[in-house]
Amino acid sequence: MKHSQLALDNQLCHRLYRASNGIARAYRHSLTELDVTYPQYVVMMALWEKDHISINELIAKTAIDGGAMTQILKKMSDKALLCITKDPHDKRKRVVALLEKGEAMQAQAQCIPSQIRCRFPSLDEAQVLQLIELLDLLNEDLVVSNSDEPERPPTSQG
Amino acid sequence: MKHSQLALDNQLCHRLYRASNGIARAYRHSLTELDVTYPQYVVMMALWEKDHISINELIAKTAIDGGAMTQILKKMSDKALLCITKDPHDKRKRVVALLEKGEAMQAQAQCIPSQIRCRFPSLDEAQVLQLIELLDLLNEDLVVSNSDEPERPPTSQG
DNA sequence: GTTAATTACTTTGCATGCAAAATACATTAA
DNA sequence: TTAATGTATTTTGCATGCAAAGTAATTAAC
Repeated sequence: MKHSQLALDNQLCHRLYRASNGIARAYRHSLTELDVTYPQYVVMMALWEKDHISINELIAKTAIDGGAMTQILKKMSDKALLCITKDPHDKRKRVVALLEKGEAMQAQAQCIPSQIRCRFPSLDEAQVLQLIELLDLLNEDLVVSNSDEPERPPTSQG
Repeated sequence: MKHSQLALDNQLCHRLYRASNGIARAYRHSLTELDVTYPQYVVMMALWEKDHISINELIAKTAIDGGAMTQILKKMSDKALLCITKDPHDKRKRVVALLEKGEAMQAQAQCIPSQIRCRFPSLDEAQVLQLIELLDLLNEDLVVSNSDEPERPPTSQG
């Protein structure tokens, strides 16, 4: 009763935490067969959409942390899924490009989205779309508020 | 066009990934002031709701991994937020209990939910409730499907 | 054209999330 | 009682997520 605002059951954050971990867990089986982790799979999806992009672009597209991205790409490079080359026009930049094995994987990944979709039969298509819409609104707001004013003095209220 | 099912923009998973990380990031400022991390805060919320529970109960309530929980509790214990004692009735179990400092923190945490809520003004209350409802449906399904049949032979389709 | 900023990455250190193996205690079956 | 099981927790090893510091190359300023 007291402080019900702090009850776990009232937290949107905790549902997102569960859902995100739960979905990643749901992917794990399928992804293990492809010998990639979930973030690595995200990188693959990004590259299947647009190949030969800079690491910066990849970070923007995937929302994966830059520090993590370096290591993720190194591992994927070791697995011969992609290669990383210097941009001749701007030596700070590095260009990521799929290799044969990485391109071939797209065919094997075709079935994954539907496999995952089967994991939550309680939601019909309309509800999935609605969920996506709401998450888009949320993410839009979060991107803005997390980039703004990293340190703001408290309001007079404290 | 080709393989649009694999486009990042069509993935529910990636939105959840962004949202979960984004929300955790949104909490970080407030939580740093309390000197706790996000999962540690989740443990606090769980204990504020029900104190003196076993680690097992805490894991069930928070959905935090058991391996991680051990270390999280150790750190929280070091910070004198809680203490861990053996259950005299069943020596396998350990009971987690808040200490003064942990109880006192609840008062300081009162303002956090509303602070976070301000981070996504694009969603009205009805939409937040709807989002929660949909996530509950999703999580319900994921819990079931992730616990079921860890290794299932592929359908004839492959 | 040399210096100060800025940009693109990489590295480092800390805190999980997770699977799998190891421990310790409890319960059951024989 | 003993052996076989089951349960609660910890440990270990690998892969991020994240903040902050460090590097290298580009651009802006003077």
